[in-house]
Amino acid sequence: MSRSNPRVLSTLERAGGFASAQEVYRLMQREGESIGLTTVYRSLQSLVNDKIVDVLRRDDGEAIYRLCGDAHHHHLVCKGCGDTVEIEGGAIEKWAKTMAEEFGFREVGHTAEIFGLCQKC
Amino acid sequence: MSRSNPRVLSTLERAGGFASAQEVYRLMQREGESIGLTTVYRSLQSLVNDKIVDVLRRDDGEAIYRLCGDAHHHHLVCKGCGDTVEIEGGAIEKWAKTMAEEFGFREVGHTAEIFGLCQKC
DNA sequence: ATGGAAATGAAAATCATTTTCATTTGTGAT
DNA sequence: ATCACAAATGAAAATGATTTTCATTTCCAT
Repeated sequence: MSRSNPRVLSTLERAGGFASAQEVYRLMQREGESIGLTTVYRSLQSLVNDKIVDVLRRDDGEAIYRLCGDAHHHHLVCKGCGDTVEIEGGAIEKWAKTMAEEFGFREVGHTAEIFGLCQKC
Repeated sequence: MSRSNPRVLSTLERAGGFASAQEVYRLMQREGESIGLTTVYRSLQSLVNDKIVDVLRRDDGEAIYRLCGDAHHHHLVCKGCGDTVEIEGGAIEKWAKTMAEEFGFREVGHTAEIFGLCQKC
């Protein structure tokens, strides 16, 4: 086990609450912080487990970490610029619950994401 | 430049219109087809360019290719045994479309998956 | 101080994907 | 049929993010 290094979270915040592990690492280096890439990965991982940040994927497959607000939400992601909008998923919650019940599933969770090109792109 | 090897498309279809490059490759191998991994990647790439398939990302970052225009479905996956049920997502389609329009997004796609424990587990 | 648990990071391992490059195949002109 | 050249192929190497290993260091509680 390992707890998150607080400097990692603070750097992610400073990055606009949105960055890849490599970016967080480079940022910390540039700012003269002494930290290893491994620790950055581990810290982000741990923040994800604690649901303090969540993780998406760029088009190129790189994982990007972002501070999440409190409520359960979904994302509308631009394939072009990566811009992300947090959206409500009331319809999804109901759908997931209905489907799960229909097939007798318990302890149900779900993922849902919408992607496309935003106005600018 | 290179055109898509038709056997790749045919295999992707046979896979349910939904698979990663590695999976397509393994499938073709298992079926005794002689093809290189490189060609599989190139063919899928080319199919994406021609907008015959589109590409999403799994949670683990692996790219998955799927025939577009395919009446696509979603999955209900058991966390215990991995059993998967294909389900309809009518409600999702509408939700995705509505949300995307609201924020002015174009060329919209989406992913959605439900997971939980099935009756047996 | 002392021992053990947790944290750290350098280096190696992993894995999907891309690039390189030499070879093979297909095609059209002669 | 033969020649010439473009396109396709695939083995192997390169790339790049992420994970694992493991030896070392830091923290605490006693």
